[in-house]
Amino acid sequence: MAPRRGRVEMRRIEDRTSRQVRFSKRRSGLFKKAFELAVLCDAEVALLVFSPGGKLYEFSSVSSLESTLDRYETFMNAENVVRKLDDNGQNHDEEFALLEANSKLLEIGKRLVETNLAEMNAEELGKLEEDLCHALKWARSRKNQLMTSSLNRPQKEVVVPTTTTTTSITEAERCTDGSNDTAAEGERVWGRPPSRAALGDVDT
Amino acid sequence: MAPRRGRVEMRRIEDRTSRQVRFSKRRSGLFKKAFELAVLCDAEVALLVFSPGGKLYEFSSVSSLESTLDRYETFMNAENVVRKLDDNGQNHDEEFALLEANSKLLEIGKRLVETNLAEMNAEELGKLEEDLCHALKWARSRKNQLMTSSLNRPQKEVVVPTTTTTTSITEAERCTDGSNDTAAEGERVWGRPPSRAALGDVDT
DNA sequence: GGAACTATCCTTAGCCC
DNA sequence: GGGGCTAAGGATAGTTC
Repeated sequence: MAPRRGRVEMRRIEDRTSRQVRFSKRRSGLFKKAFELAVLCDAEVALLVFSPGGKLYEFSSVSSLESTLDRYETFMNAENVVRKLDDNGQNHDEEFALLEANSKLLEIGKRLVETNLAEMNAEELGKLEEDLCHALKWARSRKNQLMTSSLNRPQKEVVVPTTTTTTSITEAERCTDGSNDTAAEGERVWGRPPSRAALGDVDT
Repeated sequence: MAPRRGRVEMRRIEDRTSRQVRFSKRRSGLFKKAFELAVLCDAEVALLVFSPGGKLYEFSSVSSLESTLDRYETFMNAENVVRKLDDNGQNHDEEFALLEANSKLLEIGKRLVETNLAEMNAEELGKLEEDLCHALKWARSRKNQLMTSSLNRPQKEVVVPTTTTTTSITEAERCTDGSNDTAAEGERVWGRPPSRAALGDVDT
C-alpha cells in the first residue's frame, strides 16, 4: 500500500498538511475501489468518510445512500428480533415490556398534545426528540416482533419475506434506531434477498 | 491496477464463482484501505457492504457504526436547515412550516394517547412508526434551526458549536445509545457542513 | 451435496523512489 | 529502468451452513 521505503508506520500522520494530502489521495483510491467492487461483483456498497476537518464524503453504489442505510437498519433489526426470540421462551418478559412500552407511549402522547414547538428551546426540544426516539424504538420493535412471529419460523433463520414487504418499510424504518454491539467488522446473514432485486437496485 | 491482460472491463463479472472469489478479495482489500485511511489520516470511516448473496460486512473506524451513521444524519439535517435558512428572506415560509409541524405533532400526540400497542397489527404499527419518525424529524430540524440561528451566523458557514467536548448536543442528538461518542479516536470537529464535497470521485 | 465464502500459491500490472 | 512493494487475477483446495 504505502510505497514508502521499508515499512509503513500504521499510525496517525503527524504533519498536518501531509496528512491532508494523503487523505485526499487515499480517499480517492478508496472510493474508486468501492465503486469497482460494486460494479464488478454486483455488491451494494455504502461508504461514509469524515475528513479530519469534519468534511463529509459519501459514496453509494445505489441511487441513494439512505436506501443502503435502510437495508442495514432492517438487517440489524431482524437480527435483534431473532436474538431476542430465541434467547428464551420468556414470553411473560416480553409481555411486560409491551405493557411498559405502552404506558410510556401514552405519557409521550400526552406531552405531545400540549407541545408548542415555537415556544420550546433547544433543550426542551432535545428532550422531546429523545422521547420520540424511544417511542419509535418501541413501536418498531413491536412491529418486528409481530412480523417475525407471524411467519412460520423454521429453526434459526429468519427468512423474512424477501423484498416484497421491504418496500413498505423504507421510509419509516430509518431515523436511527438503538441497539448496537460489535464494532469493526462483523458479518451476518439474513435470509436471501434474490441477488439484486431488493429495495435499492436502480443500478447506476 | 488489474493485472489482467490489457484493460479491465468495468462491468459485472458474469461467472458466478469467479465473481464470488473476486468479491472476497476485493472486499478484504477495500476494508484494509478503509482501515488505513482512518488510522493514518485520522478520518472517521464507515463502510457497509452487502455481498451479492445478501451477507452484510461492515467496518467502522470508531466503536460503533451507528454513531457514524448518526453523525451522518445530523450532518445532513444541519445541511438542510442551512439550505432552508439561506434560501432566506422567506421567513414566513419557515414560520408556516413550523406551524404545520406543530399541528401534525398535535395530531400524532392525540393518536398516541389512544394507542394500545398490544392490539395493533403490523400495518398499524408501521403507520405509527412512520408518524413518529416524522415527528422526530420535525423536532430535530427545529432544534437544529434554533441552535444554528442562535449562533452568530457569519455568512454561509454554520460553525456549530463543536459537538465534541462542549456537547450541548451529543446527549440527545443521538438517541441511539449516547454512551459512546467519545469513541477512541480523538478530536472530531464537524464544523462546515455546507460544502460541495459529496460523491465526487467515481471516475473510471 | 451444494452454494457461499475463505485461504493459499503463483503470476502479473502498476507505482513510486 | 530497475528494485521493492502492493493489489489483484487464476486456479484450486478448504470451511461452513
